[in-house]
Amino acid sequence: MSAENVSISVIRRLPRYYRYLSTLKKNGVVRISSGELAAHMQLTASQIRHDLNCFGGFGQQGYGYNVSQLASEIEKILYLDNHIDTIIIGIGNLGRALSSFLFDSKGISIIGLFDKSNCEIMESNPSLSIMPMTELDSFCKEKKPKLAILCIPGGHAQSVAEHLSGLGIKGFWNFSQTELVLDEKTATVENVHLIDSIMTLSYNVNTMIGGKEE
Amino acid sequence: MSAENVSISVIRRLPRYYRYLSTLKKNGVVRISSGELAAHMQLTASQIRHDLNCFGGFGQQGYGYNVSQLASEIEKILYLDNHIDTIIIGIGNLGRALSSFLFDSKGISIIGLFDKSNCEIMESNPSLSIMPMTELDSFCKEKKPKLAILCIPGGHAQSVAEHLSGLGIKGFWNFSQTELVLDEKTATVENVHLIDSIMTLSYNVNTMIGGKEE
DNA sequence: TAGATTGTTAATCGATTAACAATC
DNA sequence: TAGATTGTTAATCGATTAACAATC
Repeated sequence: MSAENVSISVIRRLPRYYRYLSTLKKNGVVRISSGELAAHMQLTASQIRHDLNCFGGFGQQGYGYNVSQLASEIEKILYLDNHIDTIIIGIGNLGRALSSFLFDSKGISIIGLFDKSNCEIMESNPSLSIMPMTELDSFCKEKKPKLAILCIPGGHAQSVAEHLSGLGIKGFWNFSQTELVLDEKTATVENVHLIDSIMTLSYNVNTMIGGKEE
Repeated sequence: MSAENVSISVIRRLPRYYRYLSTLKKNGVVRISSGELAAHMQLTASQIRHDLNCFGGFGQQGYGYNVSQLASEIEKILYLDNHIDTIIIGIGNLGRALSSFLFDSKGISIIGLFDKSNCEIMESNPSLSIMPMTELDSFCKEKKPKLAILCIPGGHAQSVAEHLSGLGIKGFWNFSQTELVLDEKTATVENVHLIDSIMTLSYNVNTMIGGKEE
């Protein structure tokens, strides 16, 4: 089912297809052609067909795609029917935000929250208390989480990540302001460098305002 | 100074160069060659030289680049010496996190926080109170912010963005879970689709764990 | 001067788009 | 059957990398 050698560019578009198909499904749309999808999503029909055909022929000539069938195929490709046990390290505002954001998210189960400072109860998710970092090792050995969300300052991130990697964590969602260097055979890193993102936006806006518009 | 027609791929790498150069500067490194930079940043020397030469020849043959000079050139390119007045719409955990994250950030000045619910004082940034959405229009007319950070649910985002665009906002940092459709001649959108990001990571980890590793 | 390293052009690689035969 | 639309290959486009002459 999950084809080898599919390029990361294609994978990154799948969640967006999934999001849009979910909306269509909610609105009662039963079938859609690649052309219609493309128009709505501001892509080309060609790209959509090409992307989907990396995983299989989900459409039907002359008809198009069945919305809910296609959605569920993408769900399977992205393993959204699985639950990947996940911990969050660093429970400041951002950690809290991500915790509630992911609370009922498909494919992800938050099973532990860790922070340097004392334990408190999360209001948004009262079933999870915040544990001190000293409990990290025993927790990981018992519960074997596979994914860690790093919401800690850049200075600590590398050493924490290496330590977690040793405890069996296979994927890092990295919000710390540093580049993690880990052996890519044992761990995958997805960086969310917010500062890079807003700097890019700021560049575009400044260029637009100050720049020589046509 | 800011060259036309520089591809977005190049622009997106500039903040990363800037981050890394800032670290070098802090560590007292005076000069660096494209080769050394490449090794540290896991890029090719060729790409770094190619990227930088979109904006000018900042290096010197036989020597390399002066770290602090190069940093300040990139600072100028990214307009980090400007301040772009910015408001945040939606002050939940995420809005709070971004507010404190950007508090002393170069190039961005947070000048207003807005939320549907009653006003409170931000602990992390006591000089800014949270204003109700009803004050949005008069605030924008008076202060003319140019950038808005959207931390509101997907359902409202499109209409809020259109409204803000009418009030003179030129750039949107979009954390709402929807695709904003705006006239690209009047506004730039930078999406941070967290759900897409974690789904991509989850795909990679699941493939790694369950998949046929070599 | 000799050595190092840039700036820049040309070659390669990969991703997107176009085209169209297959087929529902 | 005729019309529509996919699946898939080939063409194009853009981004990355390699190569090397220029030059500090």
